Formats: sequence, structure tokens, C-alpha cells
Amino acid sequence: MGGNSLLNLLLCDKGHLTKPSNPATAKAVTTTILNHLDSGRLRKAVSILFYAPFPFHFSLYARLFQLCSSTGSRAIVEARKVESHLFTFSPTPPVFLVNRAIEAFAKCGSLGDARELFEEMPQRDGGSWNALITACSQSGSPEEAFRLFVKMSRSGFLPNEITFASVLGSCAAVLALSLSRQVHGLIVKYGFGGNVVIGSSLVDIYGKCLIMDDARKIFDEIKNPNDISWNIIVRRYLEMGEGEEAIVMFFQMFKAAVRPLKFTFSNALVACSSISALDEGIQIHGVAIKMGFDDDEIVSSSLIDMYAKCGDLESASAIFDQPNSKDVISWTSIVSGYAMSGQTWKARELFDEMPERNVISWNAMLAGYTRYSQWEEAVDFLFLMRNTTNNIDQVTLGLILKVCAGLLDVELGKQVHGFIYRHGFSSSMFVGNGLLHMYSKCGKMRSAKTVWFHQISHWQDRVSSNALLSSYAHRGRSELAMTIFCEMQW
DNA sequence: ATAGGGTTAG
Repeated sequence: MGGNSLLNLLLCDKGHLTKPSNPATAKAVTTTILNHLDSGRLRKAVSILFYAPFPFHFSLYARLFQLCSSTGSRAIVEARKVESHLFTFSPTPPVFLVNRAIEAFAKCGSLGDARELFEEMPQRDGGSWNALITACSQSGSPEEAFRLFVKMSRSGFLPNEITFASVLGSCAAVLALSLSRQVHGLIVKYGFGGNVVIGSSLVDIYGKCLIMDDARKIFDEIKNPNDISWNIIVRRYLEMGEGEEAIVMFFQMFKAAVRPLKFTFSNALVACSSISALDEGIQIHGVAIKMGFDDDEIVSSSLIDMYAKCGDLESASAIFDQPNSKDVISWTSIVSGYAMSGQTWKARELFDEMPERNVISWNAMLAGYTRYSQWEEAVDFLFLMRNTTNNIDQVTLGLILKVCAGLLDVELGKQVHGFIYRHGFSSSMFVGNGLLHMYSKCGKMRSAKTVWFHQISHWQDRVSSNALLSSYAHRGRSELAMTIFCEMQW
């Protein structure tokens, strides 16, 4: 605020500047600003405010701060201008308005500005603490959010629902179970357990910590779960691999007369494909049509994906052929559907027609070739890929390793291993499993073991351990398999 | 004269 105070000092001498010479002027300028805001011209509105040498009503500043942070605009320059004007002509603005400014800075991605403003506030209220805690938890500084939460209590401010909602946001970011349980305890103690937002966040956290029983208990205790609560529970069941329960919950949502979100549709549809539940998928399709969700991009591409994964490529194509449903995602779904059902030729035809491709599209095609052991096509495709795109990710590398394994080409595999090492892909589980599989398949058990011990053991991952164990067992080395199994247990 | 939660293709 140093600069602002200096400006204040200078302006205080010029009394005529701090008040409009004509009260009608302020009113007229306010009207102009409001007109610009109504037409969505935030920059213009702020610019007029910035050059007006007199204060405005506090509610105008509040509205401007909110607009600066509203989704899409993220106007940090404008937020700074509004703040500067506010402090210039109202050296001690009300606390709530400074809170709005903190929120605006945080939402524009400038945690530094938010923090500075908070620290320089002569007095704060609970809202100021909440604003900064929220700022930290949304800008990827969960630890600082926890620290502030403790400091807030020590400064004599009681946490409210908003505080806990933000703190839970940080808990979800770090997924620290014991910390979350402590916060949960406090929430119950303060009597906020029935709050929908807080309950939903707790469901989200316990679900992400893989404790579905607790998540479900908390969900059942929410008095009126809303669309987001239902979305969370469906999603968490899906991610736990309990597709059936996810679908059950999706249909229960209608009994509770809650209108689903489009994402809930897609989560439920992914659940259907995860357990090949075509009938339920068709039912959900019907519901989507009834509720007018079928022309939504996300829902229709999820439908295409569901039909494709359940093997009903005709229905998938039918939706795909409708206008407005062809985007990269649905293109990729359809290509993947044909590729993974063995019709790689048809998939390739569609792939070649794609107006736009990304890594996932390329991987989908490659995955088809590898699944059906079409190594020659896969190699040709890799050459094409190399000449067309620089976009490669851990999934591509995992697939390339599968190709090496399929061709029993350990030399190529070693080159890929070198590439993986140099480009920092080693930490990916997908790549690690690929390496392990490739070396095992090529009979290089020493290399496989090295990969396992150096990269994979600390993941405690079932897939990789099984890959190694089964290949040892296959080669009649069951005593070695047992040794490794014991080390793994340890 | 307010603030908080969830994200479709491999």
C-alpha cells in the first residue's frame, strides 16, 4: 500500500480532487460505468473508474472486484486498478471490501497480492481469514492454508462453514488421512456436519483415500445431497472399481429428484462401460434424451464412448453421425472402439479422416495394433507417428514397449529404456510395467529384476509384482518367485 | 452485504 498512501498524501492537499465538484458528476459516471458492466465491458468500466478523481459507492467497488475474478476474465490488471483507486480515495475502506479485494487477487492467480493486502489490513474479521485461507487452498498452497487455519483460531476467530470448506479443499489436495480425520472431528464438534458442501467434501476425501465405507456413511448423513454431492459419490464408486454401485447411486439420484450434472451422466456411463453394462447404458441414454442432455457435447461423447466400449459400434456411430457431436474426444472414442474390437482397418480409416488429432488419438490407434498383435502395422504406425507428431507421453512409451515385447526386440527395447530414462518418464507406473513386461518377455530376467527393484518396488503395485512373479513362475523359477514375493511382502 | 465442494477420450 506504500504507493497508495503516497498518492493519498499528495491528493489530500488538493481538496477539490477528493470530491466531485458537482455531485451529479459522480452519479453520471457511475451510470456510465454500470452501463459498460451490463454490456460486459469490464476493462472500459475500470478504466473510467481509474481516471475519475473522486470516490465511488462501496458497492460499486465490490461489484468490480467480483467481476475481475469471475470465471473467464481473471483480470489481474483491472483488479489492481480498482484496488488502487479504492485506497486512494477511501484510505480506510470497510473490512468487507478489502476481503473482496483479497478474493479477487487470489482468483486472478496472484496469491502474493492477496497475502500482502491481508497483512497490511489494520483490522480483520473472520471473512478476511477465510478469504486468505481459501486463496491458499485454491492456489496450491495447502500447507499454508493449514498454518493460517491454526493461526486464525489462535487469534480468536472461530472457524465457520466457509473456513472448513476451504480447509477440506486443502485436505483433498494433500490427501492426508489422519489430518482429514482431525478436521472432520472439529467439524462435528462445531456442529457443521450437516452442511451439504462440507459433507460432500468429506465424502470426496474419504473416497479418494479409498475408504468407501466411511465415505458412504457420511453421504447418507447429508440431509439433502445436491447435484455435486451425487456427482462425487458416483465418481468415487467408479474410481474404486465399483461400477455397479456407481450405477445404482446414479439411479437413486432420480428418486431423490435431483437433476444430474452432465459430468454425472458421463461418470455413470463410464461406470457402465467398466462393467460392460450395456442395458443400463441404454437406460441412461433414454434418461439423457428425456432430460434434454443428449445434445450436450460431454454427454454425447460419453454415450459414444459407452456404446463403443460395450461393443455396440452401430449405436456409437449413430450418435457420432449426428450434427455437432464430432469433436476430438468423440472421434477418439469411435476410433478406439473399432481398434479395440479388432477392426483395426476400419479404425485406421477413421483415424486418417480425423480433422484433428492429439496424443490420445494416436495412442488409441496404437493400442489397437498392439492388442491384436499386429506388430508390422504397429511399427509402420510408429514411423508415421514419429514423422507427424512430437507429442509422446507415458502411454505411448508403454505401448512402444509392448511392441518391443511382441517383436522380442530387446535391442529396440533398450533404446526405448534409454529414452525413458533421459526424458524422465521412469516414474510412470505405465512405463515401469511396460519395461518389466518387455524384459521378462524377452527373457532378460536380470534386467527385469533390476527395473523392478530400482523403480517399481516402492509403488507396491500389484500389476508389476504380478508381471514379474508370473514370468518367473512361467520359466520354472518358482523358488526365485517365492523369494521375490517375500521381499515384496516386506 | 459475501465467502465453500465436483470434471467427458488411451
